Amino acid sequence: MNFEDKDTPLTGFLENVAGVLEANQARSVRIRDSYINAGIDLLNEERLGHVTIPDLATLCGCSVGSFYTRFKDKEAYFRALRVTTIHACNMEIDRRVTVEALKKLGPKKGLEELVDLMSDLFTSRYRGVLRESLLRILEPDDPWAPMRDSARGIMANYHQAFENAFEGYKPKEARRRLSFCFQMIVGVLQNDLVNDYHVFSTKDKSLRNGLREAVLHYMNFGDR
Amino acid sequence: MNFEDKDTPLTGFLENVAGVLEANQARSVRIRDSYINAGIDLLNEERLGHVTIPDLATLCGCSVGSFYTRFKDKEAYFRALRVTTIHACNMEIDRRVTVEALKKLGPKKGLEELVDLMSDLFTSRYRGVLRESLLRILEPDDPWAPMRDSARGIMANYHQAFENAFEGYKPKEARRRLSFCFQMIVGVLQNDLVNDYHVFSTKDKSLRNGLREAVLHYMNFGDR
DNA sequence: AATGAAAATGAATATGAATTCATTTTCATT
DNA sequence: AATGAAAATGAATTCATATTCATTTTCATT
Repeated sequence: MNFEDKDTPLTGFLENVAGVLEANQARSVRIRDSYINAGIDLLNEERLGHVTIPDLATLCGCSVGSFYTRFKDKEAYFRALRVTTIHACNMEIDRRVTVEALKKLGPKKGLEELVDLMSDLFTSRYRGVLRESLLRILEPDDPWAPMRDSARGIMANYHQAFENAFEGYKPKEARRRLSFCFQMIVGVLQNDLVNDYHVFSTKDKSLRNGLREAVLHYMNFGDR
Repeated sequence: MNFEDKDTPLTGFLENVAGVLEANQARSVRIRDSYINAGIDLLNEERLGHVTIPDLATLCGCSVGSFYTRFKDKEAYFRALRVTTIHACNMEIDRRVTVEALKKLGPKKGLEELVDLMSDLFTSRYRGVLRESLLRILEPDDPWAPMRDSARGIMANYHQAFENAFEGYKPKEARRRLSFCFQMIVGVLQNDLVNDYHVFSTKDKSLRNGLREAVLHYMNFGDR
């Protein structure tokens, strides 16, 4: 499955999601995927709470009952949307955040790449699922947790790639700074995810440029 | 009413909140305030959706019906919590963010004060109401809107106070930078509001210090 | 094409919290 | 302390979706 592709079947990971029922026939796989794709797109427009199962079924051209032969309940369905999303994000992360590639880029371009990667994830087709996950972050199963895991992976590679890369390198200090950069990037992007009224927005390139600038300044690449 | 005080009666603004019913007797005012204070405290522990009206009534030592003679519905109740919160925040903002005071502080200390003020608001007794408002930001009445209004007020005063204050002053550029700073502060604090797992947290002073440092670097006060 | 398993159907049901309201109690004014 | 208005009471009701299930249809294998 490609980062933005909705035609590749979602086989190989949806099978293992709790509450996603076995789909043994081609027909049922097709319907299941159509539910998933409809959900991903719908969440770019509205909250999951406003999507009723009858609505969803109608949209996919089938019946309420078919939904419940594919998913144990609405919660399992949302879980499936999240797993699909995190899978796509992780593919993109693994492709772009390798220690090797980052070493080649060097710290300055590497930091820009960090901003770009995170901006790309937050403006992808999965934006709605990310938003819904964020807004449900306090629910018992913490739908944002997998994003944190991915984030830790990204940071680990960055720390490793950029060891010694900064002028007057001090290990602890460099790690601390990089961590704060990341927290800043995520904070600003999460803020943009739920808020349409800011000066700097992912709708144009202003947020991305602002973040690049802020990160570079903070890491002392301000004027270089 | 003081920023952290729960004993001063909430008279003078709750009366005008849509769906908050008239309270003509001392008893009803007391009960109303007790509902409000209970709600503010409860939202530091759990989501509004998990608080049932019977729970709330029991907690306040009265009955479900009394809730409905004070508030038109649960929505009006939440509105009252928000109005109380924004009132307290605005008091604090008005006290600390005057053009005069900021001019006296100068740009560097003024920026630190911005971080401190925002950190204080986000760690106050009203933190839970702010969190609930943020997590419901996409609902029709946008409970976060008043925060944005306050934010605009803060920024207006900062822009005015710091005109010409930066080295090699360029009006547009200075405003842009200051706006980004603010968006960064709010982003990071909102992130902290819903997320317990970050390296830098408002639970200790690490987030505040990190933000100060980032803001000062970005505004070119890094090493001074 | 016969067969049994899998899947789809959608009207009927379950669920759970918000809200109502007939009645009782308290307040404030005389 | 009598009186009417305001407020409190909490069991019963409403309401909106999620979910079920008896029945029908489709699939895949022989």
